[in-house]
Amino acid sequence: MGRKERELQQRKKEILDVALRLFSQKGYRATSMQEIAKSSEFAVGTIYRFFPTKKRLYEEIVLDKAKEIYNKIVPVFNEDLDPFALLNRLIAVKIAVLKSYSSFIRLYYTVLWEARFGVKETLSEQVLALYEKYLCKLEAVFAKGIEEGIFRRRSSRFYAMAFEGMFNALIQESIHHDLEFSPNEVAEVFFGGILVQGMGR
Amino acid sequence: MGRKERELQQRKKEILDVALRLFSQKGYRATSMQEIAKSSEFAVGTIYRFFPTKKRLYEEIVLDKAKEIYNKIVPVFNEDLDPFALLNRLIAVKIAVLKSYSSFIRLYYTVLWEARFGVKETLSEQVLALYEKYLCKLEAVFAKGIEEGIFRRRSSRFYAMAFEGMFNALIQESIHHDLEFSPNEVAEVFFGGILVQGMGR
DNA sequence: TTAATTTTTGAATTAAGGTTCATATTTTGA
DNA sequence: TCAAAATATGAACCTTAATTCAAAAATTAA
Repeated sequence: MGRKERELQQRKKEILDVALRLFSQKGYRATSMQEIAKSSEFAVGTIYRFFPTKKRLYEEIVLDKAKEIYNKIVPVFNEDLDPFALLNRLIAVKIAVLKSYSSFIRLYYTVLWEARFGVKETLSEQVLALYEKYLCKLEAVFAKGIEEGIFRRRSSRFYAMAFEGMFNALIQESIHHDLEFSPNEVAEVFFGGILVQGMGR
Repeated sequence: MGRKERELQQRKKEILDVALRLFSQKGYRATSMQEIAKSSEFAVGTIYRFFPTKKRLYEEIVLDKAKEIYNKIVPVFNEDLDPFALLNRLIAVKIAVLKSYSSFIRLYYTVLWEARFGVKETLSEQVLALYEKYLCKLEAVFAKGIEEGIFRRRSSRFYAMAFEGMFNALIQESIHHDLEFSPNEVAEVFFGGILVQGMGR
């Protein structure tokens, strides 16, 4: 890859960086191509040399970052741990990783939300595909835990969704509304529930 | 309220019904005023006699329904039950109510999501206000439970968000992807965790 | 009945912003 | 040095859809 090519990639990266910042701050629709052009100090036409449409630019950004996040999280599934320890580790890693991407989180969850529950015309098939793969692995962990008699027998899908729902709500609250909590707290509540032993029921 | 007034209200209601259906099916942006006009068999101009802008029409729809939902759920907080029983009841009522609004759910959660985590330019302050009021009551229940020694001592806000996150993820999954579960399952997992007694830790 | 008033209509206006492309600038290679 | 070739520019174009408003239709009331 010669200097020419490197310079091209550098330019592309500059555009991606600026666009990521703007999309994160104001969302997809509220960010115009002219704005991205102005902020990145290129002309609109130049941006269109790198990305055929605004939608593609957005998808490339989101997919890039989503892959980064995915690649930092999924290795946990390959660690040689029993389901209980593995989930503990997953919680810790997810918190660390997602907090390090805090400015991108809003965008990320928006895309996932839209893809999973929103309109058909989804903005990123591929991000969804990545997430579904993650969900699948997560489900498998629960299934294994149930098989091994560690977790109560119940639909592993149910567990996976409950886990994700709880975790994501907490992470978002921590990023956007300064809720403080430790990985341990999430694990304790999810594994052991909220009841003091012997109460309730 | 004379016949005239009644007819006017009837017309307004017809527009609201059609718009709700379209917004629910396709989302806010993908639904055009001309489409609402056509489906409701009025002219665009007529719709503008009742609603000053598209945004207001949307807000009125969402707020109306959100109030309906809120009014069916919050009475649970006034029932004379201990925190544990009250949350059990809340789960059952929420499932029943939200399932009965299933076609509106996507819209509802989208608005809540956007209001709580999305861009500043929120589509409905008032829906958010309603939800914050609900959250506040929910937090109070957890606080009481902690005080009474039923729930483990921990931030009641943390519990409230964990509860909402888990519950909402499950409800949405059940509506959009046919996950089956009973109120009991939600309660058991949230109260007692997922571990078989004596395992893990 | 009929003129004034109210209401409805939908084609035209307007606004926003994504995309294009003729022109200007820069780079390349002889 | 200079003329192709490649690249960058941004004003103009185009599409989409919200909003307006002059004309038509319906209603009211004298």
